[in-house]
Order: sequence, then structure tokens, then C-alpha cells
Amino acid sequence: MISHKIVPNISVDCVVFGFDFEKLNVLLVERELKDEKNEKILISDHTLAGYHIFEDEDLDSAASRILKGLTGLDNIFLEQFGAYGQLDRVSSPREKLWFEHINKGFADRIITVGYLALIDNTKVTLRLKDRNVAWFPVSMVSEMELAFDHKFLFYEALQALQRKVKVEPIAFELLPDYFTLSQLQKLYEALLGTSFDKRNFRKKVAQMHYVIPLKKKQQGVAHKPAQYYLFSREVYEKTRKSRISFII
Amino acid sequence: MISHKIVPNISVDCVVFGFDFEKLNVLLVERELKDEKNEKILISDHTLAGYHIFEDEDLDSAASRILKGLTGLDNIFLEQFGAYGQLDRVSSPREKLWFEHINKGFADRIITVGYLALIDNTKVTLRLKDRNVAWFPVSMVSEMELAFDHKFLFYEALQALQRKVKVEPIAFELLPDYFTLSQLQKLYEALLGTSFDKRNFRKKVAQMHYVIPLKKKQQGVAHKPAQYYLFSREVYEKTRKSRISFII
DNA sequence: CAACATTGTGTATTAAGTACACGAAGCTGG
DNA sequence: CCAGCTTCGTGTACTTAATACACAATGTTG
Repeated sequence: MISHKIVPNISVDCVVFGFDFEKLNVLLVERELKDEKNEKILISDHTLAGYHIFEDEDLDSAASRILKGLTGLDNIFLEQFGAYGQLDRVSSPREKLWFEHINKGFADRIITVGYLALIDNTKVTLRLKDRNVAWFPVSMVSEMELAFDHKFLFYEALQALQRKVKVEPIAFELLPDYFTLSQLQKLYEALLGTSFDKRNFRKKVAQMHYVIPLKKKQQGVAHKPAQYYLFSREVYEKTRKSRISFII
Repeated sequence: MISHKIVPNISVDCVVFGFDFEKLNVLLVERELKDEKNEKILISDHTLAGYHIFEDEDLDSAASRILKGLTGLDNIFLEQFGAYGQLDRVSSPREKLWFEHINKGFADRIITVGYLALIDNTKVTLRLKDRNVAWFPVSMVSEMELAFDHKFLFYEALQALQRKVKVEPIAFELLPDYFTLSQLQKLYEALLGTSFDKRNFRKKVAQMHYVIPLKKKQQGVAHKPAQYYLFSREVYEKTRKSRISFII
């Protein structure tokens, strides 16, 4: 691997979402500060997946690289949700402690570009080599300690996700290639924090001609097996309408 | 004025839109490269309103500052539409020429944060002191020479605007406090490049209880005077519904 | 006061949103 | 092997919104 020079004052943070057919989860990295002898853990918390960009890569590449490192996957759905340049990013007493130990030499005027990433949970096995990476339920984040302004970034990303999901068919990025309508409904319910009537939800899906039923059915479930469906981006692109409905 | 230190590799570019009751316009700054004697203009083109950020301000402040400088207005509608970190930003032969003359000492790895700004044209008189700032019809941009990647940024901003305008009542930022329904319709037609049936448009507006008719009518027009309306953000916030319609 | 320009209005049809309940399929355990 | 369990998959009636379409009313100007 080539050794790249980093741009010291620009970083990329990825808010990576996954769905386990029950709830929405987010990928967080554990951060531990040990004493000099590398024995006792002084403090620990969690951060988003992020890093500085290299001199010779653009923002999207940096985000892709970070995600590839964590998940082993290329071609992950990735979209910017904002750039953040608060002045007080590392000014809390807590962060100052970290800062003294670890971040020596970092510029104190950092711009962070936030990326929203959506992952098909069934395709990924986390790379736990030297970093502790794990999924956490989105509902748990409010009670967790996150580094820097990462809790703020997380909620920004969640809001962006909830906005987008109503307008573009990006939720399918969180599902495997084949899925059942109940799984799709649970996903939307988890994303938006609501619940839908099953018949109305399916009526709605029936209008989306890009959600296509397959011949396959579920196997080995202790109940009536469900039919599998498929999301077709090509059909979506061809059939999308653009309703002008500035919501009332 | 305090002399601020700039952050050399981070800049903010504002795509400022205005509406003259006929068409959508964008604010551009003329850039001229003169010879040593400051007589002959060697080359000229246009740029977005942009500048580097200062060490002691955040991104939003930088954008506000830039707009205040150009228009004299505070409280302009401002929203990020993306961060851009292409490597080839100043690599065209044309830009290299500029670069040699003017941009000496700038880092070559620049991140630009794009801001979308919407201005009520009737409130602004451009400050033409030392810079040549003017409105240009959006339809004209395709034929113009813009600096750097500014043409790309402009179209990114236009797309973001067209997307947002369908979902949030931000178009009103482009109108004066009082406006007629024909003006509103023309605005939406200009924004989206379509045309609407008058009766259907007004039926739609009638559902938006936050567009409120006033007692006042137009005066001094050579035809039946139109009624004025008002946009109420408070009513909007109270009555907004959130329809889940992942468009088909 | 005639000509002009623009405002402001209504109806019929189609499409989509919402509220609501039960039989069918396949597995499990006794 | 069948009774019970769990989840699947479906239809109808009502309300609301979208679309297509044409003409009389108002105020100014010459």
C-alpha cells in the first residue's frame, strides 16, 4: 500500500445504517484510551467511521475507502448529507483529554463532510482486526457517549435518511436482493418510526411497478411462506413520475 | 474591521437565485485579468460568489458574510447543497493561467462547500463598489464561461433547488412579502420549467392554508387588479402533514 | 365607450389515500 | 395425523386529491 499524505483539516465521517429485519442499526467504532503501559483503559467511547482525506483522493473516494476498510465491501450506497465546520468541535473537557493524548498535531479547524451509507446487512461481516466495530440499534444512540460532534452528525444523517426515504427508493439498499413485503414494511416502519396498515401498504407497493414479485417463496419458516420480491432500478428509472406536491 | 486569517484549502461558494416575476436569475461576479500596467483586460469570465473561510468562523457564517458583502442583506435564505473536493478543480489550461497570476499561494487541494441562496429581488440593490456583480438569467448560464468548476456547482444548486421546491415552501423566499397568485404560478413555472393550468394551480394553493389572501389589491396595472397573498411560516409549521409517498 | 389585458372561477372524471377483518398456508408438537 | 400456532395475502366503501377544460368580470387606455 502506498503511503498517502493526509489533508490535516478535512475529514469524512460515515454514518452507516443497517437493517436486521427487526430494527435499524448504525455502525460505530469503539475508541479506547489506555495508560502508558497499555494496560488500563482510561476512557472509552464510540465514534462514527471516519478519517482524514488523502491529498490525492476526492471526498467520495475517501468515504468509499473508509467503508471498504470496515466492511470489505465496494459499491456501498453513499451520499453526502452535509459539511460541518463548527469551531467547538474538540473543545469539550472530555475531548480535550483525548486531544492531548491522541490527536496531537491535528489542526483545530477541521471541516467534516458527512456521508450517509446504507448497507445490506446480509452481505457484510465486519472486519474486527484492530478496531472494534459493531452494530448498535439506532434507538440506543441517544444514551451512548459519542466522540466529537458525532452524536449530532448521527442525528443529521438520520434526518436526511428519513427525508430521502420518502422521496427516493433508497430503502432497498438496506435489504437483500430478494425480500418479502413484510420485511419491506418493517423496514419502512423502522425508518420512519410509524406503522402502516398491511393492506394499504401492499396496495401502495403494487403501484410501484419496480417492486417485482418473483416465483420464489420463503422456505423453512414455521408459517405460511411469503413470496419474494425484487427491486428493479431500471424499471424505477423508466417509470418515475414527478408529482409537484409541495406538501400542505 | 479585524483582519482574519483565512483557511487556505476550504472555500464557500454561493449560488444566489433571484426572480424578477418573469424568469429565474443567478448572481455572478465578473472576474478580469489585466496586464501589468492594469490597462488591457487579458481574459474575463464569471464566478459564483465565493471566498475562503476565516479561521474563526464556521461555514454558515462564511456564506452569510459573503452574501452580506454582495447584497447588503442579512437573513438571506441559505442552505448547503454539497461539498466538493475534486482534484482537477484548477487543472484546465484556462484556470492555470488565472492561477499563475492571481491565486499564488493557494493550496491546490481545495474543498468547496456549496450554498444555495434565495433572494427577494425587490429587497436588494447590488453593491458594485469594487466588484462587478450582476444578475444573469439561469437559461443563459449554459452559454457562459464560468471559472473553476462553477458551472458544475451552479447546476448542482439548480437541481437541489428544483428538488427542494417540490417538498418545502422555500419558493416564497424568492417573492416579496406580498405577491399575487399569478406571480407565484410564474415562479413555480420558472423554477421547474413547466407550465400549469391556472385553475388547478389555484385549487392547489387553496389547500395550502399558509398562503393567505390579503385585503390589498394591485394598483396601477392596466387590467383587472389581482389580489395579494402572504406566506405564513407559522401556519405552515402548524399544518404541515407528512405524507409517505415514495413516488411511483 | 370600445378594445385590451389579465383576473378569477366550476364541473366532471380519474387516481390515490384511508379505515377496517378474516380465511389460507405451512410448520410444530402432542 | 390433527389441533393449534404464526404469518401471509386479500377486498370494499369512503374520502380526498389530481387532471382536463372555457368564459365572464374588472379595471385601464386611447
